[in-house]
Amino acid sequence: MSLDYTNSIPLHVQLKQKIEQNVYNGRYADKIPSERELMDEYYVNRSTVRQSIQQLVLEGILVKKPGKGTFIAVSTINDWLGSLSSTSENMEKMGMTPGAKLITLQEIELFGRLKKLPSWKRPTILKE
Amino acid sequence: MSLDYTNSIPLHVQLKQKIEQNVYNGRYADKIPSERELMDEYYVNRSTVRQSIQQLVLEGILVKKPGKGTFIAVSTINDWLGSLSSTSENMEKMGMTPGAKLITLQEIELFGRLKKLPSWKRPTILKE
DNA sequence: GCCAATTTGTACGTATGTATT
DNA sequence: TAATACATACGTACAAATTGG
Repeated sequence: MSLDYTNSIPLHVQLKQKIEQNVYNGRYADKIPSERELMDEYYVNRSTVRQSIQQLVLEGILVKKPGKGTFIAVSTINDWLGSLSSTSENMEKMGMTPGAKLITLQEIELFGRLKKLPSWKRPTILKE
Repeated sequence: MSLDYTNSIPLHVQLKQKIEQNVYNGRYADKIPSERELMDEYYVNRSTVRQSIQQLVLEGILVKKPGKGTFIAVSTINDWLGSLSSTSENMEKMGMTPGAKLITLQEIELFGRLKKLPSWKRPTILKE
């Protein structure tokens, strides 16, 4: 969905919130769309896109890598893991057996995304 | 002095350093020049000026006030005071008598600038 | 190693809005 | 009201890093 140009909230703030939502609801896995793609999707200037992203970088949610793209920060992923700690413990105890059905659909998607990460940045409980 | 366009160091970084120097050596007292003035002095675009200032704001050195200008942060002034603590104690003990000649010229200038601040943000040792 | 495509970085310019004096 | 100063948003161009053919 596009941004609200009639809204008094600045476009770069609105876009920042959109991106943040997509990071936390799992629509963005590991890497977020390029600046070019965000421009085309939300009909805003590159300056505006960069302003939105910069805020999220300052908040430690995203990390930029010149020539590669903008990625979800490792610390952000660790935050997700923290919220899953109890479930993780259960999974360790059960060895990922039927009891795992107790975790929510959202959490299943999260684990799916975490497993896509390169092994060196993959959380211990998901290694091997 | 102007910036070095042949240098590989980005202009906004060079300008940031210039401003920072002028804050700490006392050429800027309380308020720094407007974006327009910095553009004219260093021959750079307003975007570049704003980028430099933004960094200093993020580092807590400057504070921006829409419609008024950009100011040296109170915390920055407190840092200055911290470096003068021993001298301050001496001054308290001596009641600002001849012994004060021991402080450096730079410190004298600093005190001069601090006294220009509005009373509500003036450090206690300078109130009276 | 080279080249082209992609992506972020730097720097410029312009216009209009909002806040303060 | 007018002038000043920062905020938002648009646009352009080229540089530098990375990747894949």
